Amino acid sequence: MEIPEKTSRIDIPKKAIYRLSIYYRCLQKLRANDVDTVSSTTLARAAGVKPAQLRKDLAYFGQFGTRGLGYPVEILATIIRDTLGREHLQPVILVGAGNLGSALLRYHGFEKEGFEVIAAFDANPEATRARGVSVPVFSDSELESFIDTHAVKLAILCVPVEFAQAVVNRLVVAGIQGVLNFSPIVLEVGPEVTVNNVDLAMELEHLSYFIH
Amino acid sequence: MEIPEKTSRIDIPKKAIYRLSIYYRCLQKLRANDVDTVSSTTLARAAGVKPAQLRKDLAYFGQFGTRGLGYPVEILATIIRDTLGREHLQPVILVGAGNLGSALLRYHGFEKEGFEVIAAFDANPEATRARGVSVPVFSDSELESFIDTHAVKLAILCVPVEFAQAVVNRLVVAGIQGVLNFSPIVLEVGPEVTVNNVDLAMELEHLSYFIH
DNA sequence: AAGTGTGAAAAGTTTCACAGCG
DNA sequence: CGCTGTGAAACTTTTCACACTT
Repeated sequence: MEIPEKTSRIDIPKKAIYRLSIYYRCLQKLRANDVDTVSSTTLARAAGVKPAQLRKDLAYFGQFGTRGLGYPVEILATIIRDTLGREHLQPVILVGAGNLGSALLRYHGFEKEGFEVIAAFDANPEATRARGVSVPVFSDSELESFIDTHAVKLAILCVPVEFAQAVVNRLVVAGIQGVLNFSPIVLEVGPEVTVNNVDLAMELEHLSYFIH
Repeated sequence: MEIPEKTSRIDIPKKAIYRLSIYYRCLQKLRANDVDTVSSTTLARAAGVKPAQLRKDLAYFGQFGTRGLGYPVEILATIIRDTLGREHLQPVILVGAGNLGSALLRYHGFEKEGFEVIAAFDANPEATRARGVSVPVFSDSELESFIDTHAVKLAILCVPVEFAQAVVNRLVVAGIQGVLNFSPIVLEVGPEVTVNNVDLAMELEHLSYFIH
């Protein structure tokens, strides 16, 4: 028996979603230069993909190009933003403010791109506050109540690897739906939660393979 | 005209190479627990993949499992390490020691995994040294001579986005073959250079799409 | 003429299922 | 018997090529 699928957007390839972010960046740049129409060839070159791929990606959620002309920069940017769920500022918490965690807190690159890290949590909040971090740092015991009160859905996880699974379990129960995980471990979560792994050592390892 | 290709390993799927790093991590853990044989089912579960996939990945570079028994942990770990080019400690430089760059320098997660950040470069080295960084920081004018003298092949790039392409051009000419790029830009490099992008805002954006 | 939208082919990857070995 | 190694099937993603619109 086939499930009918009320599939609003299920069949957009995962990789295409990553590319949407890239397109969005490129469109911002065009917008800043007051360009108001762009062809698939031009935008594709800026994004580092093939024109056909770009057209196919955009076609997944409608058709708003003009044949013979191209895509309207402003409208396309808005559509991508909405598709990515970026209409509103997303609050984010950071859990585990050790070496990497506090480094990320001092780096304000998230804010610039529209995400606000509204709080950090650590087993030892005092030590972190002392490190010159401006975001409020709470004890990890306050995690659940904070997530609930502020309706936070996204978390950046930087706890030591041996605690990562236990902490993510707590986050999920508390209502977190997306986790950016910096621990070198494969986290087990239910299908309602999305985990993205960023493993810096692994990225270097990967490069290592390709340099002869 | 086709290039004949002395293809020693060309046909290993790119994704499989990422997984190799994961397997390697899992094997380290097993080794620490004095396990000396592991089945594809067990290792696959730890790595978060299907057993068949693991077997296929390993088969890409030889056959060293014992039927009815499994894989020898020690030997497998060594083979993966060598395949990834990790036999020797890889020196790495970091270019652009601003917010994120100096945060990464203070975070010593690379060293732990066998990569040594031997130097950093910045347009304003004094400012960086003042930030409590222990790695030597040089002026970016010394980039080329340093890369040459120390035969560095890997670079971590954290310069502001508007300088990223110009700096990577210099790196490539100087002999860098692998770049871990933190700038939100698609870098143009020749086929002899591998670029890995880490874009934290993009990762959050991606999560954003999946949370409802 | 220029450039989109898209079926269909090609390429790449994962999963299955089972023969074969220790 | 248990578990690897692997060809073939299934699935996913990319690329091509061209009809069609402005």
